[in-house]
Amino acid sequence: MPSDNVPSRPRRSERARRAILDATYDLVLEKGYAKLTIEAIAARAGVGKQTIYRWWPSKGAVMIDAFLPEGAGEETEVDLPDTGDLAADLKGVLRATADEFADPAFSARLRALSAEILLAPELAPDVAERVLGPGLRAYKKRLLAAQQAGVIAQGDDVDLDVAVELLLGPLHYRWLHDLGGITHDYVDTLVDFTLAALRPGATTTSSSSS
Amino acid sequence: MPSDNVPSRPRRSERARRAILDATYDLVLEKGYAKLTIEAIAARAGVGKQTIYRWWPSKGAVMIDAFLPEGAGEETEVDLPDTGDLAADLKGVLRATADEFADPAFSARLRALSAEILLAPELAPDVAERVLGPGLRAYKKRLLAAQQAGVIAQGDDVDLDVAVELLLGPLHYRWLHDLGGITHDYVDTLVDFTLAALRPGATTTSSSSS
Amino acid sequence: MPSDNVPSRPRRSERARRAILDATYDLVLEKGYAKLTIEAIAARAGVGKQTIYRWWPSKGAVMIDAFLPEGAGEETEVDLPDTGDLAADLKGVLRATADEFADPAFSARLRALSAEILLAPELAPDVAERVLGPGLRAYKKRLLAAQQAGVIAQGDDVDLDVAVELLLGPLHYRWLHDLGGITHDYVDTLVDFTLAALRPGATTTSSSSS
Amino acid sequence: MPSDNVPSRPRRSERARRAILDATYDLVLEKGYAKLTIEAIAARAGVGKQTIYRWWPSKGAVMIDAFLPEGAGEETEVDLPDTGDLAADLKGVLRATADEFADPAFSARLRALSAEILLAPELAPDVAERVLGPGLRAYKKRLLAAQQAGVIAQGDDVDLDVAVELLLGPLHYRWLHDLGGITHDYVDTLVDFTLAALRPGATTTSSSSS
DNA sequence: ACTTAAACGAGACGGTACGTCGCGTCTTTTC
DNA sequence: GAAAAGACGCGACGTACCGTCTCGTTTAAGT
Repeated sequence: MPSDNVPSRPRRSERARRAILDATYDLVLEKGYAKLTIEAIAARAGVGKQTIYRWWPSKGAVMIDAFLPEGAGEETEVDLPDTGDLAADLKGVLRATADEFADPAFSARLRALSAEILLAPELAPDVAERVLGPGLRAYKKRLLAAQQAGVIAQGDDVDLDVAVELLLGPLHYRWLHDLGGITHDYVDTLVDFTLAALRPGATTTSSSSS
Repeated sequence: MPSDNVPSRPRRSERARRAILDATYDLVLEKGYAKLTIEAIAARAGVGKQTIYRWWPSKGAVMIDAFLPEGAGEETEVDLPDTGDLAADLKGVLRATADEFADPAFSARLRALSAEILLAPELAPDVAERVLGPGLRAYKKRLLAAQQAGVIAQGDDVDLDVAVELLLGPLHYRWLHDLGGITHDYVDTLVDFTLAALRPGATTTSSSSS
Repeated sequence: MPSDNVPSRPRRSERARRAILDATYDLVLEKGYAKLTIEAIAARAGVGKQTIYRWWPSKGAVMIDAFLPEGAGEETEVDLPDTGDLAADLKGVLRATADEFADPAFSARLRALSAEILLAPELAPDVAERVLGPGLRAYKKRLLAAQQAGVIAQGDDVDLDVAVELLLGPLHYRWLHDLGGITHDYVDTLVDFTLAALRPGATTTSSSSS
Repeated sequence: MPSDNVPSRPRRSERARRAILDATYDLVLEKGYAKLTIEAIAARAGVGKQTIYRWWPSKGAVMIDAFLPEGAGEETEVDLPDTGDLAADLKGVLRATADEFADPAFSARLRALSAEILLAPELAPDVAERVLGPGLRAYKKRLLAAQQAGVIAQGDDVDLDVAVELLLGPLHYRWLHDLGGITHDYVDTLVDFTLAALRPGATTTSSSSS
């Protein structure tokens, strides 16, 4: 009779877990990441500090969980619209993103996550995968469809990962360093530039050196 | 014309100032920004804490000063090479930048500055102007020269600020979120994409809405 | 009248009980009372904390039980030797006691019990009765025999309880406050002083007031 | 000119020191030693915890200082009265002591100090010297005077330290273990017994062994 | 050279938060 | 239904730094 085949279930309190994530979410928006403390989270959540330390290794890890939607399993992938008009589709999504940047709640969250990555780089892969991942994959999927439709160039030299970064990188860079407004015009320009760069036959001639 | 005749000149100790900036610089590289404390700076510099608080409003302000080269007056602008081959010039500079990203000291500094901006957004303009500014202006200047040489498109719809962000934004984005390697191939691709986007007549046809 | 016929027998685990008392005993000797914790007892005993709280009201109560010999019912009273030579008998027992004070295990236990009494005075009667009681009664019984043999004074003014305290009080006082060595000479002196005080006709002349 | 001959004075805040000692004193009386915490002391004193840890190694050390009168330099020795009537003098002082034992404040202090010694035996010498010392020396001095007056026995076998313990040991023992009331009668009995033991020629005949 | 006022090093101060330990209660599962 | 296991809310621990505040002690200007 093989008895102890039970891996000692951790019997975690769902109530406490949700209270902690909610408190964290609210506190980041209210006070900002710089003022976020474990003690404040615990107090707001009506929870002992130890309960936080028991389940998360750091403040940043709590925050990442707090910023993810609840049912974020791996099957829940998002899709960009595909009307056949790539430029319009991208501009539609990026304009919505631009609007989000104007939302204090959104930028507070992004600020917090970015700061956390910089202070604790070991969290970067987790953020990249769980937070950015779905979005990046959605963009890439849409570009792939466009590629197959012949709207943008094909070939080994057309790296769609870079193409996605061409759309989002400037946006984040401008936001982070406050280099200019994140307007609809701005994101339209980004889309226009990016699609021009991806136009079939666009990058064929270019000098280089080692 | 003997103007501001300085009635109460602040007899500031140059020795202390340099010791503080050097200590800050060293500590960021050794321990990282997250472990940087005013007390550690003061101790390392052999300086009283008050001397730091007397001359800088915050830890971030000290850090910005610590990371700027000493003779960084406003007249010292840098220039990109101009061999006539825009792609080669850009790739040369960006490959050097890519190499810098591989340097722990460089990335530690960049990490620290970026974190500081996120935690204290009021410092962003200062960093944008004094740290990034010269670089951004140099890129823009080179693109402007290329524009005048007819290598890249002209016109109101060609925003060179955005063009510069197209080169640097993806680079920082990829670095910050650890999305992939910062290789010479990568920056070459960025230059190729960007120049393709900027090629005369590239962005003329594109749908849009709203 | 068949009284307490135990209708709801508390299915108490003897194994757990002994493990708890043993663990407590061992931990006090190893780490000292100051480091004794319920969690440590439970862990060492391989027992849930609740099992301790179920059967004892406090840490001190566990300790008292842990320090009593197992078959310490009320019928087990001890006796001092009675060779007819009171001084020799007392010195014999007290010298053995003095030797015990030199034993780290003994003094650790005494230290723990005394501390417990001071921190939780409600336990004092229990300790006085169950721990000290048998010893005190044995001394008093021996003195009573000596009194009846005419070796020490009789009368209402000869309080044998005080006489016993005269023997043991100084010993504990000296030990607790580390006022001097607990040697055979010392306890001999105590016995000599005490017997001198108790000698028939000793305390008849003495002034007093109020 | 030898400059640095100054031993870098610690610049300690007298205000904080007094506030800490007063708060400790008050808290012991109000809540008892078992509930005394560094945090409560700091809060009551309006002081940072670090200020306590900076100047005292432990809670017990603070307490000892808190319980000593302020001007407790080594020259401030106390004397027992000396009317020529030793028994009356001793009874007078011990009756006052008995009254103190009835005072909740006094017994709370004594309880706290005793507990501290038991939990941290390394403090025992300090307590013995600074707290008990003056009292013990005063008793011994009075007995010495009586000895020289011929009231009590002289000789090498008359250890006045033990004599003092004969007076105080039983008192503390009875108090600690709650063995009986600390009445005037009780202390009178102690004095009578002790003086009977010390009477010239009292301890000459007594058997012994080993 | 002498005076004098600031800046300086040192570090104590009242605080806040850290991450850990143990409390006594509770909940779940096993025997 | 007691027992093991251990999560829970809570309170205190002792430490690290914060930013402010004295302390003497340089130190450089302006007599």
